[in-house]
Amino acid sequence: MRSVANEPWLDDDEQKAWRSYLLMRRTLETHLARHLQREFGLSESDFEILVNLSESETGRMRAYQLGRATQWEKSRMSHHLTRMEKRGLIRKEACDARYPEIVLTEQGLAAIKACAPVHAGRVRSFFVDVLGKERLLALGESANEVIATIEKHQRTDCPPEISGCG
Amino acid sequence: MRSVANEPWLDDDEQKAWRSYLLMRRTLETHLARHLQREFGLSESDFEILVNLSESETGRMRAYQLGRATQWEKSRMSHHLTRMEKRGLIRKEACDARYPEIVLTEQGLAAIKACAPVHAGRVRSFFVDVLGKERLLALGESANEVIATIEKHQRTDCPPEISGCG
DNA sequence: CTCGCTGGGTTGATGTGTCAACCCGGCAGG
DNA sequence: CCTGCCGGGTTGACACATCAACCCAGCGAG
Repeated sequence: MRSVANEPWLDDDEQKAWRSYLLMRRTLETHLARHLQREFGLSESDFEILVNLSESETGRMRAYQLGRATQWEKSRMSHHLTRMEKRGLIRKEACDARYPEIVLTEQGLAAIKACAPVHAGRVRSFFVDVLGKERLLALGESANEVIATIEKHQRTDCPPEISGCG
Repeated sequence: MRSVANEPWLDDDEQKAWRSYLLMRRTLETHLARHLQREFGLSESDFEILVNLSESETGRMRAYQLGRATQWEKSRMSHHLTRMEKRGLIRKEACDARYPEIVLTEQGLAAIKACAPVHAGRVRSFFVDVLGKERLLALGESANEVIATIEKHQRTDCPPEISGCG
């Protein structure tokens, strides 16, 4: 298999750093997700929805607002809200005739209140405090640059249904 | 919902940096995964297996070696290898009586050869080059610390099947 | 008015990840 | 010998994400 492995598409340092990043990504995510699931029966997706709802003044939002906040695809949102409603974490209320509002239930509120501090504590112990303020802020800045680069690319290279690009 | 939102479990800077990280994570992953899928019909999981196999001298490994390399759960590995075999990317060969070896097929080799440079190029454009060498290496170092912290915690706090901890 | 488009939202098929349970060969203790 | 455990691997049920197709209200062009 040397024919493949002999052509390093990233140099050694870069490769190592990239793989460290990937491993951290997975390790951290798995760790956080598992605890959230085990202790509170919530997935990270549940958590994200609940956080957004609980941060709104009224505890109720339209699905597309949640979509903008979370950057999820609309079908993912729809499926997930359906599942969350089945579990009693949220409710869909038909107010505006056609577009239902997503409402945080008592149970959903209780869930987020219970798990949020614990979750944030873990984020702190395993990420924020490990990096320290300086490196954390630098990483946040790097992250914004990466996001901006990708978004710019998507806009210039492949404007989503305007003209040919593949 | 102020009762929840008024208790910032991370301070503003930390919160912002953490959310930037999360967004980068999702944006980058989605971007890379989508292109890999669209252009080569491969998922990131496929890619990871193929890379590992192609980096071995012989193009064949036992499943648990792949498991150690990728850190996947064994059931995930089993399911995924089954699916990859169905698509002709790998083959399971029963050599050691009981434990089958995973073999890279011609088709799997062709796939990884075709997509790896393109994928690496994207990693470079959207991540490596955006950060630059210095910040990249620093991030790699940070990542290793985070990983080490989580692993240490798992060992001390919850030694996987030794004694009670829930 | 009607046609067709747009955009929020739903649905179903499919591929994927996780958990828990299981299969089975090897091996240590009785 | 049997019994029970260990560990690599499989399986089935379920939760989840993505894609493509669809539904339907509003709206602008004809």
